[in-house]
Amino acid sequence: MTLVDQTFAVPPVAEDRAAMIREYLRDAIVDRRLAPGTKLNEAEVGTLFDVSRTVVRAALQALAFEGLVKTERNRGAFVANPSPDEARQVFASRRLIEPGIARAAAECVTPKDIASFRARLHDESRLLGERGPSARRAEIHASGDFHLLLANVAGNAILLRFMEELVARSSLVIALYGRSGASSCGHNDHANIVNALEAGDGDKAAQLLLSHIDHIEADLDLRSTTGLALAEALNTQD
Amino acid sequence: MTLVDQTFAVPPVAEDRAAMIREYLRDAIVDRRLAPGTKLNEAEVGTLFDVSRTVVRAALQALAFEGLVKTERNRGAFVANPSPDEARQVFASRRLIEPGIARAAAECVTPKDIASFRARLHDESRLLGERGPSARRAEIHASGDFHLLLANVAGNAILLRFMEELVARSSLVIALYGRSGASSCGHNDHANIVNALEAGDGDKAAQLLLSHIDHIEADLDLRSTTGLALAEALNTQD
DNA sequence: CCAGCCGAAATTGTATGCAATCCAGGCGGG
DNA sequence: CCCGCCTGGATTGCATACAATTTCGGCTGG
Repeated sequence: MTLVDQTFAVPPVAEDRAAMIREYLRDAIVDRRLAPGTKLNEAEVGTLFDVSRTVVRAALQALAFEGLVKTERNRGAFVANPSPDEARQVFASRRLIEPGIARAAAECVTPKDIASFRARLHDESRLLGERGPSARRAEIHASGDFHLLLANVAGNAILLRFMEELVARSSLVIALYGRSGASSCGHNDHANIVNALEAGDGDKAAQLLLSHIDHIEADLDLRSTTGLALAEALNTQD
Repeated sequence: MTLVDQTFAVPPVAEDRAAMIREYLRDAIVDRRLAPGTKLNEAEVGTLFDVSRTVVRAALQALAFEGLVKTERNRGAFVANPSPDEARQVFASRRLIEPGIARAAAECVTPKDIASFRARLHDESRLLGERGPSARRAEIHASGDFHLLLANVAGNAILLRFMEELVARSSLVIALYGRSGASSCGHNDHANIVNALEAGDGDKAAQLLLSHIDHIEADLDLRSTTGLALAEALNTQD
């Protein structure tokens, strides 16, 4: 498992190593470097980060709360492997929450925020042009960051945390059920949303966001597993 | 539907003691037996439940994720003491999420669900008539359970978890900023919502829920702390 | 050849020990 | 008399040791 391929030459803060490991693992999961179902051995992760299992367990527990890993008693932690039903719930939740966030963001967006959005859009464009798995990962990441930036602008820390969880889980779902290898988020959709925000049209931004989510979900292949319980059971192993 | 199990006389399962402690502490916080700001000493809690600090720490970390306790590095865990701004965010989140939940619930509510609601309403009525702090606590609890039952009926596990967090934090907020000693939730509001659900009128249920939330928040005294930073700082101590 | 059992190795769950940090109270200087 | 420093106790952060459980290999019997 190639967890540490980046350099931690200067750990930004030596404080709270558990949080650092948590974020590192989360990035790896969201970027799909760690496939759903992958076992996260406590001792192994501890060795990689040079900490004791105590710290690793704290990080894994945190990720379990976010729904990114699933822990089974006496069996350990695994990168989450959401079922089609869970996938639908993730997107249903986003459809419920994100339009409201867009309306709130439209109310309090500043020119500086708009500039941040544009910078993000620029990154997305650049990454869309590049090739290779690394660019693809960065693109997925940037795409999610757009939605997080939106929640950040809205100014509600609780909703921001909910969105962090939903965006991360969406990435897992797309990794599992994405039909096309295409971008997880249409770049044009994002640009249109920013335009609506800049115009202060919260309702339009909300509507665009809603159809954007529909667009993402439409690219998934969430066939019912009814009657396929055995196959599903086999798939959800590892 | 196992929303909250109140009897801890006989722990149903000895498995996962951390989860048991977590739920016990959460009940105590939501019922306001543990005041906001109370320090939760690891060793003390451990002695109380006859477990090691390891298990207590896991429970406290879980509660910290729910926003019910706040941990400060090298200082320990404290029952959360939400600021007026956090309080507003809690209710803003509920206003955003709960109407959608009501619509979803109206779509898939069953007669059995309605019966559960009615039973809950009956409990609330009974508790409203009783006196004493114990009845008051039970009433607060039942009031929150109504909203959780609604989320449960809606059938989205993710939103249910979000609502669990929001309802619990609402209880903290009401404990801190509630103006009247009156019921935290108007009982009639709940009854009207159930009627709308039974009629399959999701929009009406959503609208009733929205005004219900407004009603709850209107009873709070969330004066701005701008210019009162010092007093606020003093208050948020313990 | 295969199913089922059994024991060793691996892995997780929990308790405990130790170092680091924080807090309270006393003491000395101003 | 008040302010700042310092030291002792208490508490948390982390590592490690041990117990409980699972997993996986081989072995035996059919």
